[in-house]
Amino acid sequence: MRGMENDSPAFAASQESLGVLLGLVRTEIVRAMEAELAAAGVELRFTQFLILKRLARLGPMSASELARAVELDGGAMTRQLDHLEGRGYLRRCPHEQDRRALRIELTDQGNALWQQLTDCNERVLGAAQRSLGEAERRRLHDYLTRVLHALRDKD
Amino acid sequence: MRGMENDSPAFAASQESLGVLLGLVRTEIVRAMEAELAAAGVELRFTQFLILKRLARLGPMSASELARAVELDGGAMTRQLDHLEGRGYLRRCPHEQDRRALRIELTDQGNALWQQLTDCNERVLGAAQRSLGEAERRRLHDYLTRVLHALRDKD
DNA sequence: CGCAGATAGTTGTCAAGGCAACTGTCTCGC
DNA sequence: GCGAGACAGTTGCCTTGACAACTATCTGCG
Repeated sequence: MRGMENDSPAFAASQESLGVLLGLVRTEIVRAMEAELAAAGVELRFTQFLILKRLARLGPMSASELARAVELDGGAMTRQLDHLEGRGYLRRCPHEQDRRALRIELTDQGNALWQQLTDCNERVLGAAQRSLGEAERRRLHDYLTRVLHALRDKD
Repeated sequence: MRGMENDSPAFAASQESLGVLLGLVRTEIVRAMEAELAAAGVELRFTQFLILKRLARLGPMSASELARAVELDGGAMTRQLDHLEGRGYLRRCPHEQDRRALRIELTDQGNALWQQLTDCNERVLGAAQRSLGEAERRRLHDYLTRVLHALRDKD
């Protein structure tokens, strides 16, 4: 049942799409997640959601660690932190060992928010992967990881 | 050192990354492709590359068909067309049946450019998937397609 | 016919993120 | 100790793409 949609470029179709396909899937996940957040009455962009998630899961860290964790530019991170701090979800504390750095930590409000959000997260990812079995999910993750490494360690 | 939050080991790990992972892989592909283009002396963004590709592969079509094909907003498409037309790669012709619409077609220069680009395309996609076997590539594509459908037809 | 609604393309506005410049701090080699 | 270079965070500038408003055209229904 695999050879669907082949006018002529059955081979081209698989090659051609990868970059595009990834974009489509990601866009759709982002959209779904933001819809889910909005439905829960939370006004958050996907990126902001990711930042909170990282903080909630890994605990306080510096802004640049956080930026690397979500693959965001340093400048962009500063602005997101402004925004999230302004809304009371996190705070910038001085780093103990390094006076250049910050220690970003969730406030109580931020932690409370994350309690709500954790469901959204699972619902969306569950919905996205609902047509994949457990083994397939693992394979998908594995393939993507390998592609990523292939692109990064370009020997 | 805290215990790496394995609430549900493999489960959480694979769940958590999907959205992010897709973004990472896509970003890397885009970066690689633009680097490849630049190395070939062609000053093109990924999106512009996609537009030319679609036109080269599928022939002339209207601007909105093109926009749908690359999943781009109509407004953004207008500006990309401005840019590509200004550089002589394509032209806007009046549509024969529909006076609202345009018929976007590659110029000779645009076609010539695509000849160069087709290699870049294959090189990058080949590099990205170099660690995947043929069957795995098909599966990856299949999984992504299924995830996409699961997200779109959310019954 | 004539009007309502959909669609094609354009334009203005906005938010997000990348990049570069800059300051302040750290680190390492001398 | 000190100077060079690396790194943290901030800010300004720019590009991109989404969204909304607008005009022009098409389609379908009475």
